Amino acid sequence: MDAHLALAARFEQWAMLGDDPARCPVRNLLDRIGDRWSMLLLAALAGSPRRFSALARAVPDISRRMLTQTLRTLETDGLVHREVEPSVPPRVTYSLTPLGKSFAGPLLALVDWAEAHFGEVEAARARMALAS
Amino acid sequence: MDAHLALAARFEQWAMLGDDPARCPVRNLLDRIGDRWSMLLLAALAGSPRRFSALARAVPDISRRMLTQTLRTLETDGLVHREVEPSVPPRVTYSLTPLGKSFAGPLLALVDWAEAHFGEVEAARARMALAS
DNA sequence: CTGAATCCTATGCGATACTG
DNA sequence: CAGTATCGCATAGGATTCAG
Repeated sequence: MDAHLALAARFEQWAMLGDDPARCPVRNLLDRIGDRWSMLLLAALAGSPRRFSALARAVPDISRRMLTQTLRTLETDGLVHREVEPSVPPRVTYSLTPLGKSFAGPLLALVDWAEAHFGEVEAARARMALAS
Repeated sequence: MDAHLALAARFEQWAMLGDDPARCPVRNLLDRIGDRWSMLLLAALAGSPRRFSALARAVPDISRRMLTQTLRTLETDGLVHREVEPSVPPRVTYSLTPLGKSFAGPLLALVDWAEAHFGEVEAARARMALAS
């Protein structure tokens, strides 16, 4: 079955659950990782654990505020593990939990699509810009 | 190769492009469909074309304003086709373009993950709520 | 029926300064 | 080093009204 038909079937199912994000896994997921930084940080942690400052370097344009906040959310959702080494100065290491690693598959699919079809998207934008 | 290792390799590559959304396909994609409604509408259109009001019914909690705006963005990005039937009253039908259908694969992967692991996420939240 | 226009609120997010 | 606290802006997005 084509993916878009399978997707349609899923949509019908969860539409019957109503629009409550607490009940709909998909809405719930989008509310969480549909922000500016979550997926980027999950990708940054995919290879190996990283310390706080290493993450800040890996994603240069995130503020420390949002870095902390996003990591906290990912931690409460069980995607990221936070390890504090009680020393002076403190060292805090973030890593993907098994659950976090399991998300790499879907995320990779998204990344692949973006890279493969970016050109088509840009072409479409150019066409629309001309037509207007 | 495990997905999370492949993902790490990708991350390294696009990190070298810098943080400009205009150059990074992934950032660009997230800026577009990383909102509250885009993926939902793409899923709603996956099965068959739908009229404006049918989409509004399929996603009950979207305002007409955001429905219009989101569809316009998807149209300029080449994911959705907008067909106007010049009658009174007008009938406008939205459908997925081939590019839009090609996105169903990654989107389905995301949906599958959300449904498969929602329980684990809820469990993690419950644990964190207790620990605090 | 399918929008466009306007107004308003909530909040995502950055900037900056401070702390153990 | 790894945060926390506070401020302020820009924007997402809802409610409502008007129009073709």
